[in-house]
Amino acid sequence: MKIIAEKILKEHKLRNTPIRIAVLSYFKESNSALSHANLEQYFNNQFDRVTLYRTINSFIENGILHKVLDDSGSAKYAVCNDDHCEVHQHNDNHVHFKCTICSKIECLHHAQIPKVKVPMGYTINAANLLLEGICSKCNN
Amino acid sequence: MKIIAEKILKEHKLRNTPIRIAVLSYFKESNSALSHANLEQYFNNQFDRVTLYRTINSFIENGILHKVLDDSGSAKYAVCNDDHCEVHQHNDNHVHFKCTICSKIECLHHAQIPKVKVPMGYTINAANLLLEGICSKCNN
DNA sequence: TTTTTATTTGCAATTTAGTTGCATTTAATT
DNA sequence: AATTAAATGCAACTAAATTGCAAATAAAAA
Repeated sequence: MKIIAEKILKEHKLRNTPIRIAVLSYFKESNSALSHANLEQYFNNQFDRVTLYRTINSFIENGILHKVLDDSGSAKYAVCNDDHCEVHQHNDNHVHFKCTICSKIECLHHAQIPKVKVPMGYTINAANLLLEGICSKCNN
Repeated sequence: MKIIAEKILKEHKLRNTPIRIAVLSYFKESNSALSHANLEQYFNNQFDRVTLYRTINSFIENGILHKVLDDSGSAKYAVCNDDHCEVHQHNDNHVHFKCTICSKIECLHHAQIPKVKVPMGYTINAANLLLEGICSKCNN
């Protein structure tokens, strides 16, 4: 994971710093959307709050992470680690699944958002679908 | 509008207070998603901040308002004033359109979210689609 | 109409989320 | 090894949202 993270950073011309490698690796491992608070907790305050915010923001600006729509009050982010979201062509169509029991949010790769009709004169540039329900783990 | 608001409150067994009537009327008039800050501004501090929060929350708990997914940092809410979201059968499938120029969020009534395939073992209870693009006003 | 009572409101204080400025440190280049 | 632009850590700050409690009030009962 570490090596993959370093490669991704290099591809995006971002400096390979310990924080960035750690954060990106964690996003890659964890297959779910994470908040700033999640990172702080996971890294047990070994990194500065503000630096974590800045790390997240630089990842977003560089198309490594994207915001995940959620109504929980704090922003959540995810890497989409499939073909559709590769380095040079970040895809702004995402389907996320939020489990209402464990409250994890996963990025559903392979699920495509169907076209939706919009009123005359409207143009669409991005689409985000959030599905809520119960994941397979919690359904047992 | 006021009379409609009073009727809705009564139907939900919520007390008819001036704030509630004013807030609900404003949501009904304004055809877009509103944040707490929008309300404060519109009512020009004639109501208490905290009371506005509590008003919003009680409306959500009673199915009068729903949260609108957004990544702007502050929560937004909307009433869906069409047939699909009537009093006794609140519909949790919403399509919202956010204009990236004027940043208004509208609830697209009549647009239905098509079924999306999810992995085995997953069940879906709600779906929210946020479309981003340019609205007809800003497209001129 | 007045009394009662549970709900709602307003205020102060607090918590949580996110940002800004600046001095220090460090990754990558020369 | 020296240079330099970018990244980090700290302190302070702004913004968003919540909690507790006393005072006010809507709706029901007398």
